Amino acid sequence: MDLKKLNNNQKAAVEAVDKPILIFAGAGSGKTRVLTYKISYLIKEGIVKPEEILAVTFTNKAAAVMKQRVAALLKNNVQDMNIGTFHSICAKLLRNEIRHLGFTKNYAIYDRSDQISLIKIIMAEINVSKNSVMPKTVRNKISYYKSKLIDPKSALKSVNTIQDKIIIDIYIIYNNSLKENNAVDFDDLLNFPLEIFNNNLRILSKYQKLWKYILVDEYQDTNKAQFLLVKMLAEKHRNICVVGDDDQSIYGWRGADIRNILDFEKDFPECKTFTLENNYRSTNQILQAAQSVVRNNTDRVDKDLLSVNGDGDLIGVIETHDEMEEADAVINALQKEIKMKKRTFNDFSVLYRTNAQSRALEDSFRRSAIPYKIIGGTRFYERKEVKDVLGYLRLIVNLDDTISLRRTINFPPRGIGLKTVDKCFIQSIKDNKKLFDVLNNPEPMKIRGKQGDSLIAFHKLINKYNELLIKLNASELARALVEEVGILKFYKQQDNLEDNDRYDNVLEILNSIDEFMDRKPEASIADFLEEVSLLTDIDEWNTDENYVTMMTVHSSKGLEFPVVFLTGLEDGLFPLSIALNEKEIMEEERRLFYVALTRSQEMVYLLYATDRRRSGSDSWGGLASRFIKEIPENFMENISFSSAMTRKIVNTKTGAIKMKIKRTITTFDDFKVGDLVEHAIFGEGKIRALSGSGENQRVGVAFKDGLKKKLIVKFAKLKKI
DNA sequence: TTAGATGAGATTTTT
DNA sequence: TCTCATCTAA
Repeated sequence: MDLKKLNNNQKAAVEAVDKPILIFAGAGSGKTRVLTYKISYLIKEGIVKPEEILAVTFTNKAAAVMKQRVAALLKNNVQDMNIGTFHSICAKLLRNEIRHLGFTKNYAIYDRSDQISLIKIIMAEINVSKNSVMPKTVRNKISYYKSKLIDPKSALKSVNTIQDKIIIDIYIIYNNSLKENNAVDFDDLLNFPLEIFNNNLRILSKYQKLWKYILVDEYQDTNKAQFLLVKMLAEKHRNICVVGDDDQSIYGWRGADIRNILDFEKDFPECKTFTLENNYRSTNQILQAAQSVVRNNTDRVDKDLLSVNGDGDLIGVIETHDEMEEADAVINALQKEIKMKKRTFNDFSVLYRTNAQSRALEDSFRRSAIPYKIIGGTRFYERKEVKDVLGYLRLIVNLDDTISLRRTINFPPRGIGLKTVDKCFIQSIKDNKKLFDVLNNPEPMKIRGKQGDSLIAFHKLINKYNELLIKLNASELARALVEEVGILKFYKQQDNLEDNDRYDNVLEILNSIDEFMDRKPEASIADFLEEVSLLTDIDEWNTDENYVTMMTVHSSKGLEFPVVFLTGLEDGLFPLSIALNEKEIMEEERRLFYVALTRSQEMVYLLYATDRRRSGSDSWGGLASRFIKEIPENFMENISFSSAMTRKIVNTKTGAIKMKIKRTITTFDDFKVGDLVEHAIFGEGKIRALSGSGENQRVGVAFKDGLKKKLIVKFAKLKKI
């Protein structure tokens, strides 16, 4: 096979196939290239057959890219190859094997919000008030335990607080409930295969024989379960190749263990290690700045990346007062780059730490008519209307799924409220029946009239489609169902923008089923649901259209852009991560910073605001104060920027008018509901509501000529009259 | 008993 | 912006 396009180091890494291989691949060093060449090499040289290769990646996007490139190299399709994310490969494995754990193959995959719904039900059942623990906290902690393979029994040993004890009680019931619902969560997807392998060595041996060569991308981000999975599968043949960069490990909070890559040589003592240090992406200014920060970490392998692209421009540092000014600064710099360097919108990416930080940017971009696309945030498949449609499908496929049942039983509203569902739930426990099976017979529960009729009708409807599963294909069934349930009609009747959006989204989900069926004509609804559960927004990112991309630093991993804006750098960390201690948090933040900088090919702008600091961050300082200082001055240049204007934003959705005026008053202590106030612009009005705290106090005011519109004023100029 | 309105409060990163 | 608890009308 022709390996001329590789440098010597890359070539050696590709050709080494007789022992475990560890490749340290620094940012932009051609990691994907090595992996794809290696897969092609294995096949072309006849070392293994395509179907004997297992290649795991971190995201669907990365898997798609890998498939595409391997296909191009082999001039041939890659359908036989097992290239996918850990989660999707495990989901497929479980389809065949989960019966060994007492689930059926139509099991549901619960996402975060499903998990939280289930936890809320459990908490209500065992009388744990939401004030003692938040359902979200419970979910995070359970997920953390699972990612470290800590079962409730072992978790009990390390209990310190009453809260922990309560969480573990919920953890036990939660696991049982999942099983009753024939459902698994994301962590189970990884943990269950391990459990099956441990219980049944014959099954393990089957997969060891099936997958003769294992390649793992982004190995630094594997957690304990993923590590053990790979280790077990490779134990026999020891044909394994892992690629990663310890400096880009940014998922510690999710259980990823950087020790997995650092200790690979211990786990596979006969392994051979390669280090790729030629960078083909960024300029040296960017690379040196990024490395000068991450070099302060102690848990890392020393490397010295050098760019083949020359020195490049200095990094720009911009200080502003607040997030609005910051957004303006981004636009200013962006327009200058377009003018001077003849760039187009899709040369730019704006990165931030948290999704919420995108709002101010969005406002400014819209006002300046600059096209942008936000990746992440509320994802398509997490929208209410989409989850509702999927909820119906999930229930039909898996009648045990009570979370989907509760979600759909009263949508569109059919007169079945909380009280009625509670009665059914109690009855189902009394009779030791499925919740779904109780609906058919409302009489013993003393549910009569409208509610009783609705229950029977709902039961009949779901049963009907459950039987149709074998007769109709996924598209036909989904369309018939949405029609019969009247979801589209429900949204069409409403006459507001939001519901128009929802209408469109329902159509879009139907289309996506069609598209899925085109791709995989033999597939079932269960297959569709599986794919959808494991999909994220970044998977849909593409460069065909001309827009600025905005996303979190985490989402940006693996991508590259000519110009990167890194905003909100004053923002510190939350010192509340359960997993990490201070040193680990600091080191992971440095790596996050390193990842962000090395996304850029030519130019980086660092932005921070002096008057903004999120609560909780004070104890840590923040990236700006710590990490920008770690960059030598000769790599940076201060760019000054001044502009502060009064803004007026009309929210077209609600008709509300938002006024933002820079810091005039900071507290509303003197005001109360019912007070008459005078506003600098809108005139006289009456206070209807006060809320928020600190700088974010808001006041709702009804003005004389304000019709019935809701008016919200932030940082308002109000005078009591 | 349900549906809708209203006010109060919260907000990391993701497979 | 979003979610949740509480109140009110039907």
